[in-house]
Amino acid sequence: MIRLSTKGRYGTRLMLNLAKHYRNKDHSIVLKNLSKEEDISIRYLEQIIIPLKLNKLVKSIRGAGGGYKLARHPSKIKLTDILNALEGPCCLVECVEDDEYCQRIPVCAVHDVWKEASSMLKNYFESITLEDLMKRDEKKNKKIKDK
Amino acid sequence: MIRLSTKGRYGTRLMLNLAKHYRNKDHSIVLKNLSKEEDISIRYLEQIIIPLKLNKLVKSIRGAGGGYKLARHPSKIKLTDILNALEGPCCLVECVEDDEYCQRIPVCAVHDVWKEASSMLKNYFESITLEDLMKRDEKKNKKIKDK
DNA sequence: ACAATTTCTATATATTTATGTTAGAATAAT
DNA sequence: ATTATTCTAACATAAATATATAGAAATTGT
Repeated sequence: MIRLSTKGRYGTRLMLNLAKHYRNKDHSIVLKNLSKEEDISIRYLEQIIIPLKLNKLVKSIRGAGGGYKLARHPSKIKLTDILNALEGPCCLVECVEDDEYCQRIPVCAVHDVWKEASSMLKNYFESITLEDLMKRDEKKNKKIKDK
Repeated sequence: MIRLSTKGRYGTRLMLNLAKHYRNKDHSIVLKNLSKEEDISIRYLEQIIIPLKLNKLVKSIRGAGGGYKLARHPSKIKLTDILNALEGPCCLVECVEDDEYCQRIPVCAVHDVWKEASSMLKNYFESITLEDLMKRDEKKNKKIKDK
């Protein structure tokens, strides 16, 4: 199975949640609450948020009254930014990003196919921002309410 | 990292190799030789070829002078067939194929994005046959020889 | 009939990666 | 000082990856 690890999945939900709280007074939310809202273990979220911070997608405020918030406006954060921070470069196979990974690359036609597929994915994730995700989210949940 | 497992990668190379030998008198090749050609452990290949056989992509001939061969012409085998046999349905996340997997699907905008991305990949792999791979292979290796 | 070759089956094992938990230190607000 | 919160490191478990072992079953050629 071609798989996106839970880091990428949970991390994206985490970021979307931060984006939704971006209108709060100081834009921030406490991880404990985010954990409840998204139903993801707070201990795991703590691990996931580290690379997001290192990649300057998220800012943290320590101590009582602290929390996390997006480092910039949701329209300025792309899905690739998030996935890159959490899972490394978007590639289906190591050999796509690392020319040294496999000696067969120069003769391997299959490699080229993985590369094209990876590139397609990359472009797609590049085209989606957190703002887009928020709009999708609003639309989807409005429909539910209307019923 | 979004990753295709080694089963899918090695399995695809295995199938391309079988395709290349499809012109042999009886279309077949012994796994031991395939293992040498592709530089993949024969023990691992034995494991990988089982699902390919179960999915009727490959035929086996037992005993001395036996071996493996494609079950049908390379133009009739698509990359999705191979990946499906080895990795299950092509989806980036479980929730794309299994509606029961996560309760949040009806409210989760992120799910929709994974679904679209998975669909893109699926269509791409659907469009490529073993015959296409062979052509790519010939082209790529001809270029090398010319140099 | 026998030996050689090869697939088939099942199990074991080592390594790595992914997933998740536990415990507590460090920081800041009240 | 107390409380809330982020931060850090270590640990635990499960799954994926890769290889190895042992032998049974089938087929071919002599």
